[in-house]
Amino acid sequence: MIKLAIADDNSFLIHATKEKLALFDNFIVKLTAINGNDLIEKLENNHNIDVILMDIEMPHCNGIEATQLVKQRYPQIKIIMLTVFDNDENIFNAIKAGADGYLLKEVNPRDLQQGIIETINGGATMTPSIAMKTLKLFRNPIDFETTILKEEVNLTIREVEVLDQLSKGLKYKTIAENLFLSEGTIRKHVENIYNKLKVHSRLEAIQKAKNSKFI
Amino acid sequence: MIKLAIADDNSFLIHATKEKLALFDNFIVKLTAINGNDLIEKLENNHNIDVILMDIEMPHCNGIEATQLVKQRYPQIKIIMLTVFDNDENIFNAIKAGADGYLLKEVNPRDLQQGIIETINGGATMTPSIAMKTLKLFRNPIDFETTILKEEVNLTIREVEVLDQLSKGLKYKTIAENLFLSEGTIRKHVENIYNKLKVHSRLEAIQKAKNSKFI
DNA sequence: ATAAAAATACGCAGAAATGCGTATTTTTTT
DNA sequence: AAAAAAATACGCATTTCTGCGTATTTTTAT
Repeated sequence: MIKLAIADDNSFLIHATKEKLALFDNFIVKLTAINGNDLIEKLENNHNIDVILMDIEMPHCNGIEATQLVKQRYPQIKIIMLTVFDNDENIFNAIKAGADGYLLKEVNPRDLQQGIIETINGGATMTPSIAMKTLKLFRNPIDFETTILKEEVNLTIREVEVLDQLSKGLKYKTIAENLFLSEGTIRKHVENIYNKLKVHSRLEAIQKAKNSKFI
Repeated sequence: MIKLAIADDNSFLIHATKEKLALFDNFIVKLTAINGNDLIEKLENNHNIDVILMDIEMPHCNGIEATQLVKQRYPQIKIIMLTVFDNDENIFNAIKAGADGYLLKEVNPRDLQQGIIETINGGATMTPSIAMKTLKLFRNPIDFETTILKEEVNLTIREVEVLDQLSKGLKYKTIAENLFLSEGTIRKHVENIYNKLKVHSRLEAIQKAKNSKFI
């Protein structure tokens, strides 16, 4: 039995999706949410979910943001975007956010069922038009660059230097030796870096820095 | 009537593919080739082809090179890679070369038919496992020029699962909650992972795992 | 020249990770 | 059915990291 969640601000469409799923007896919709925040809240009390069918356009935390949050907190949960929008930006952002699939709402029940099963089994599912757009995005690094949002964070030269070494997995003591500084100084730099990036661990800092092309 | 070409150095597999296609009456195999050069030559005299089913491993101009050449000269012709190899490098190169789809040879007749039709209609077709690899490549652009050394390290499914969550920067307690395990078990898994990968920290493990394409 | 920013440095406390040992249960393989 | 591998779980000791406060020196900008 596959445990599902559906997030969609349109209750009519939730119902339509449920009806499609009802044609098969190995699916159970464990929870529904009307926006990203609602979803996150409900997951806190019940994260025993296999797959989330996620709409994109939702008030109060949209599907892209929600996908990022869910994937960050519960990487084991699969997420299939289920939406009417198939523009490049949405596809790109959904993939970047960690979506495991991208289907259009007009999908027929059989393909939806197959997509969910394939996703559970470690594959990905995409409607052909989405697949094509994905391939095109892949081939066009230009679209890539322009879509990446560069945040306004000002790390100093020294901080970038430290961050770079941090990203190599070196410990403070080693970094200190490398840069001819004391370990305490490295600690302070790291603390300042974390504050600027608003993160709380080495890995988060690296991930954020890589997204912003600092390192 | 959809006009097809098949390029494969294994005549037995050409035959097998033809048989799959024979189940449907809207396909006609207009030409077959045993390697890239052969294909290019034959296309010169007969490029009235809708879709080419392209093998990758072929002597005298492989499927990747052939795809590039064909797409250069005949951009209107759709190309679906049809191969037994699904390693990242092949997928990446095929997409870069301009392939419109990527199916494994074990594909069933119906999916092959659907894939061809969807490709004709401007979509793309991929087996779910390929789709997933594509998404991962998308998220993790690595330098593919450098040879990917796949060491003989056997992580279990559970270990990969834990490693995946580790790579998100989650703490043991959270990972334990996500997987419905105790924190102690996570600790043990992490320890085992570190032993197998011969590393001593989270970051080293992630880096090594990414190079070996575990995550 | 003076104010602001950056870089340097330490101490302390608590959180988290790591390494090692042991042991039971479940699953897979032979 | 037996053996091997994988998954589960805890305890203990040690190391490392993170957050906070404080403070001095050096560099940069006004």
